[in-house]
Amino acid sequence: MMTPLDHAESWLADRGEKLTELRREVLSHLLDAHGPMKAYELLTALQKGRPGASPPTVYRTLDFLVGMGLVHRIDSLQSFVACPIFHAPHQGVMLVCERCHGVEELESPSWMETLRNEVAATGFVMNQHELEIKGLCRACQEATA
Amino acid sequence: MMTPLDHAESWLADRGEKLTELRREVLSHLLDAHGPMKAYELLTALQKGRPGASPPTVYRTLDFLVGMGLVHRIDSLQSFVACPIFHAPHQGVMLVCERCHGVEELESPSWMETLRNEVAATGFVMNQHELEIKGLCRACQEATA
DNA sequence: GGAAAAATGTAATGTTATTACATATTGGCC
DNA sequence: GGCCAATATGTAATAACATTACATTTTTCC
Ligand SMILES: [Zn+2]
Ligand SMILES: [Zn+2]
Ligand SMILES: [Zn+2]
Ligand SMILES: [Zn+2]
Repeated sequence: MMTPLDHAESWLADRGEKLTELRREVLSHLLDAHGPMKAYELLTALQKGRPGASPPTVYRTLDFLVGMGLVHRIDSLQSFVACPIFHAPHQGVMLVCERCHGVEELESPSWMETLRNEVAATGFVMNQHELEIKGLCRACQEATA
Repeated sequence: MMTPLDHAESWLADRGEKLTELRREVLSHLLDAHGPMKAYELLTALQKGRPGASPPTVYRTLDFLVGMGLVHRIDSLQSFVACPIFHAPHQGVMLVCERCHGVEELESPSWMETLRNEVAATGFVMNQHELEIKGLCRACQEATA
């Protein structure tokens, strides 16, 4: 049975990188959260079993995981979320709920290419990744209605 | 001759609000900047003529101006930018250059409604405002090429 | 086993933002 | 004008988010 951590490990191995114990712990916390976590929440969690953990511990590890595509940073929440589809090439379109702060990631939406072209018509070249769309998730619409 | 500040004043008057001296100063700095400014840059600027200015001074004023639609917050830059088209109803689509940190605001792009519908198909309701698209502005493409 | 590179530990500091409460200013009412 | 209530601003402290610089440990490779 391949767990998400196993997948991450082989994904990194393919790229000549290692899933060290520290990285495994951070990624594991993010996967367990099923949603975005703040850097200092992760720090607190790490400190349970690793007394010396400090801000650089967590930020360095997050930088690595983000760089490898295993984690995304959500600017509008100043938070980090495990990528559920890191193995597939994708665009990183994040639907960020303004009420519950949940994040849903869309794989490669068909409209993405159109959007890129429309924006390109203004002379601006979109980054491949990291489009955040704010709004209300389905659950929160019902709760609000 | 109606300056942008005059327009802002009457825009606020229409809504029963006032452009106080403090608000005028903050908005004026943002307009002069022709681009995003950090809260603490604004604070430093304010302190030139207002020795007691402190973080709440600037954050409160920014909250007000953002709430009135005269200023937008750019999450990805942790910065604030004067809205060049506040008088018109618009969608607040921001093209944020990752190299020079310039921001260009698109009025109401024709593709916005399509995007909203496509996203709605997933069950998510987009906010009317505040879509940030990261990439490279035209000038920076040429500089990079 | 020893040198170089990668990863982590540690201390200090920088940057962004909020809370809580005090004071001042404005506008309506008598 | 005098008073009250509401709005706006001042002030002090602190919280929350993130980076720099350097030391130490661990891994890799010869
Ligand atoms: Zn992803
Ligand atoms: Zn929600
Ligand atoms: Zn605008
Ligand atoms: Zn640029």
